[in-house]
Amino acid sequence: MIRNNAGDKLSKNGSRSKGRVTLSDVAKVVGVSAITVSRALNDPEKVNPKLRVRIEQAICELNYVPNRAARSLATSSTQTLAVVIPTISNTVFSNVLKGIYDQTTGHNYEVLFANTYYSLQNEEKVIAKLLAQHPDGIITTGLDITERSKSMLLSANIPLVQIMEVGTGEVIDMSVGFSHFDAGASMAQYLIGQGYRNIGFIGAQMDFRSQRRMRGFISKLAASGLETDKYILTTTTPSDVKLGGQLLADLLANQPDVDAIFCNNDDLAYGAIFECQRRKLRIPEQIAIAGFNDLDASASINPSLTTIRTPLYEIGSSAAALLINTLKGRPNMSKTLDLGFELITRDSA
Amino acid sequence: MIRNNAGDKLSKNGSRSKGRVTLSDVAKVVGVSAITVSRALNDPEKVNPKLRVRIEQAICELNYVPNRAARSLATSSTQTLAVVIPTISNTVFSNVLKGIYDQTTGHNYEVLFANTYYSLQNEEKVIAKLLAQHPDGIITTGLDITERSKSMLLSANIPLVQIMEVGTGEVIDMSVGFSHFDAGASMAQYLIGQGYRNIGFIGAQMDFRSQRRMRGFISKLAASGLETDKYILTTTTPSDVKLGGQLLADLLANQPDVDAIFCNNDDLAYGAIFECQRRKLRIPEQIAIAGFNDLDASASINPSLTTIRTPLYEIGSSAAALLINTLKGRPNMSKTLDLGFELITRDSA
DNA sequence: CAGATGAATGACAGCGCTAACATGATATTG
DNA sequence: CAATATCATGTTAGCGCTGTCATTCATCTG
Repeated sequence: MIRNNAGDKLSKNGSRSKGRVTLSDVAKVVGVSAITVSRALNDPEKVNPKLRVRIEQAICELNYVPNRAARSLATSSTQTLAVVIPTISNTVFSNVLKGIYDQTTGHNYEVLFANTYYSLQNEEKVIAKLLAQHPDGIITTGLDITERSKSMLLSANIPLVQIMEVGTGEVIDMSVGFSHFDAGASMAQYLIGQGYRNIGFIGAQMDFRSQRRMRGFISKLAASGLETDKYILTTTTPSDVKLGGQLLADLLANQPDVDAIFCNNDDLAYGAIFECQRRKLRIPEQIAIAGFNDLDASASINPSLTTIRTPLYEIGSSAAALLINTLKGRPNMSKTLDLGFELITRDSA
Repeated sequence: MIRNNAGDKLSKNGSRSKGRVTLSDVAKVVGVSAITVSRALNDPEKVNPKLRVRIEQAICELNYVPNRAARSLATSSTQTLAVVIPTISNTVFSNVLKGIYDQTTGHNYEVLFANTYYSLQNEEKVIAKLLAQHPDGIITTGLDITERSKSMLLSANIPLVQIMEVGTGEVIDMSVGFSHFDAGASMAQYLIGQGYRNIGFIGAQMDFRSQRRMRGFISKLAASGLETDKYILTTTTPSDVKLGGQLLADLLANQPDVDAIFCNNDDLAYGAIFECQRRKLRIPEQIAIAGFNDLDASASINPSLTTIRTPLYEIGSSAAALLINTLKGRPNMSKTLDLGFELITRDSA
């Protein structure tokens, strides 16, 4: 049994202790005061190099692990960032989370995350739950938020970054993202420019950002005098590949003359492409398919997918960087960061 | 400004306070002692219902958020579980993480995660980092672990679940997963049974579990007297769809007579299928393709993918359940849970 | 060499909460 | 009705760490 391998040297802790090695256990072994060990850990240059070495040895021998709860209490800083996203099982958000994670690692911050599953009610709950950890900063998804959530975030009095979108709604503190409306419009523009006229849209989940993409898309169709209703098919069911095929099938059943389809996201687009393959519909000759996000497989699928690349990882890392800068007292260039998007034209449209 | 909307009633905190509302602020407003407010929160049935209502009102008015660091220090329980996975950006692990998350939510545990990026060195670092948060329990990936990591985990003296695999190596405390060796063997068995004879394997990343899948696969090939070397192509590059196409192309360049390929995971299999489509190779007539994990798109792709379904979500939720049970003092049936796998035969092989 | 300076270490209190025990009020019992 | 049990609330101390100020001792300066 490795635990407490120096147990005989340890202080007799009160009954409430779990018997873990503490700072003063280390101090006792070395023969210095606790504060000196604390300094050796947090401000190494403030303690004599030789002493420091002895302290480090003792820490290693005793397998001492600092107690962050105690440290947090003493410093009123938890060194954690809270992240509120719709769901971790959507590649979009796991990419964002990776950006956040990579940025915080190396800055000695921990990441606490929670899923809202696209519900503003859940969001209130998880915000309350996360704030109870007193994170030093918080990242939430989207600009649509309940008054209660907003009030909680404000009274937490910590820096906040709302991610994924800019240019719509009120920003509480800071924000990083891009314009979903413009992205949708930009895809419509492209498809129109390619000569398509019976242009459709299929969407699942239809959260606020999907809706804005759709509105941007439709606005351009309208501006060109194209049909803005009959080629649109959406559902609030969560998005997946299979659903893309089903939506395409449903749309074709009612509107067989549709000649181009913008899919809410790449997953749906994959499903749509697979369905076209089964129906021996030639893409893009008979029907064009476009997606959104430029996921991993989009460049490899046949035909390769025309889509919009969104800076998911960068949104995460920038949001975390904004928080960390703010927490370190460094001023940020701007409170709102528009990272844009990029139309990637490939073979499918 | 919403913060401290009842600031005038608040105690004059010492200079070290951040001016947040505390338990005793609430107590003062209600006119009771701090411990009573604490009980109202943690043991509501122990305080008079009328008083409880007044306390709850005060909490709401003051926007009081409990300080978990202080609570942790007092109770030596953090109500957090730590999770060590290779990378969040692999769908496999985001599914696992979702299972963990869903299980912990509702049991009032927070989840802290860290990525090792498939490096045992990194793993040591992140384990140390996570243990500094004194989680109540910890989940790590795989049974291959350094002595130092093991020693840290042991001296933390908290329940541990090693996930993803069983039946190989030493389990430190508990484990949940399935046998990768058997899964690989099972796929070989199936392909042999289907009449394929020049059976290959392509793999990326080639972490310990991938290696065991490959060894299980090869062992069956050997048992049937089939070639176990020339149709094998692996790389340690991280896996993605595009790479699947490249590996297939490389393998075909050297061994054009390969008639079936087991891909390390579904991503590679997608890439391989796409490459076959571009080469107009008919699947499964000219070449059979099989995958691993049964991701979302596998049922929809053309041809639909024969693969092995792995209980990713269940591994996560079971691991979290094991920890929570242990922490609540409830005995677990078994320290090791083999959740098995399922061969899903579809059109590609 | 008195006085000033700086480097290294220590003493003490307090961060916000809760475990453990103490107290007082009310209900219950033979 | 005294003895006892029960319920509701309070007092005290301490969880492990660090901010702040104090102390010690070596070094430097004119």
